[in-house]
Amino acid sequence: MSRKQQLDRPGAPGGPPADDTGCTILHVDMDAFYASVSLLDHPDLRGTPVIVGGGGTRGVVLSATYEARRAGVHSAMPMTRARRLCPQATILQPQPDRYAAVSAAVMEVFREVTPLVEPLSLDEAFLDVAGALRRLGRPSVIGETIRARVADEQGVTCSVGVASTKFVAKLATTRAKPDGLLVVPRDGVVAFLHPLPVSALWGVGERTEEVLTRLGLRTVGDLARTPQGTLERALGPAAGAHLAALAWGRDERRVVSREPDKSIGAEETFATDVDDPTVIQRELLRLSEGVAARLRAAGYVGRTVSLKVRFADFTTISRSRTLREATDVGQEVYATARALYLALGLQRARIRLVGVRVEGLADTAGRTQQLLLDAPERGWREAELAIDSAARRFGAGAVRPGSLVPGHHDPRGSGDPGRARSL
DNA sequence: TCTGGGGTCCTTTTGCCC
DNA sequence: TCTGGGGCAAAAGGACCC
Repeated sequence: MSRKQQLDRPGAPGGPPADDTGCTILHVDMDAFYASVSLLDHPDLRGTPVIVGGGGTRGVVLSATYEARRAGVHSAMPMTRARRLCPQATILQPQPDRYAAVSAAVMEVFREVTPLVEPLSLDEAFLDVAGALRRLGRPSVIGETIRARVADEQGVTCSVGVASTKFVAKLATTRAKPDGLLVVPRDGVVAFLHPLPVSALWGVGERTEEVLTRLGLRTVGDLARTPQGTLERALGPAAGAHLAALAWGRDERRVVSREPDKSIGAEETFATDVDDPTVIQRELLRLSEGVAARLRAAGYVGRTVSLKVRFADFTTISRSRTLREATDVGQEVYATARALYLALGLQRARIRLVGVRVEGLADTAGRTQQLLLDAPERGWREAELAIDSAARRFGAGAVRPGSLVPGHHDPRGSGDPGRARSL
């Protein structure tokens, strides 16, 4: 984008200088990240509509170039609809490893600016640059330096919001996109916020917007003039108080460089709905093994296993069980998930998705030693650690439970794929 | 139009203990 | 012994974000 649009923005190069004093929070967000990274390998597609999205009939749009967005395509939209809206678009399959690599390189650029980097996802992060001003210049200068370096070194563009609080910086980024930078001066926060629609606020999605609309509240300014008690009654105490604060630009949250994970999970939507319990359990086993491997790789154990089931009509239920001892063993995760599934007593209900998640995480180092004395579990854990190292040497999938090997037939017909291993 | 997969957080319900 | 209720943790569901 263009200079033209940037000229309208206070603080943009060529425009009236905005006062960025005290605006030490930067929010950096990559522009159409997945699509932009995919274009690095397809330079011929630059300037054309491109959609990155899941392959099957049930995929959604992960990311789309601005050319495709002009046709109304946006992320999270079902692929079938996106294709109809923009039939001339090129469809690319996601390349998760590529995105992770570019993301890591970009985060490294951020960390050279300040150690106070808080990634929100692969493609965005908060930076607190208060400690870097002397070395690198004013916040807006640091923002432009980052934008230039990311573009030079990674070949993708990003946008930067500069403000005195996290959420105003994040909103500023939205207004700066694509390929821009916007400063919201400290004394301009309320004027910036109040004309915005309530849906611009972090935490206001479709449902909350509906509730607010019923109260006649359209803009952030409307929200700001509403008694906090009213908001709390309509939305609950936490959300009500939160929005009342945000509407006046109050946001005390600091930039924190690394929060420990709270949960690790995996889920899978079947290409077509499944009613065969054997297929469901095989999938639960596959998901459980994957989740446990990720727990071990990250050095976590978790105490609560939760199962998620989404039926053909999209209604979704979850069931969870807390174990006596935290685990990172796939067989234990699977046994729990399977028990939760069987306890549902489903009579061949048509199932669209199943998921397994482990919550209540703690560092492996601090886990109770009792597990180590428990002979059978110890056996599984050691087997799985051996699988981990085989996977590192020979590639993921080198060693798998027997029932996950294509063409395998369960010799005992127990319907439980878990205990037959092709070790 | 027909809805992914990775998460976090909040609210309500439930069961247990005192 | 019966009942009520406070306090708590776990379970379940749902909204939201990227």
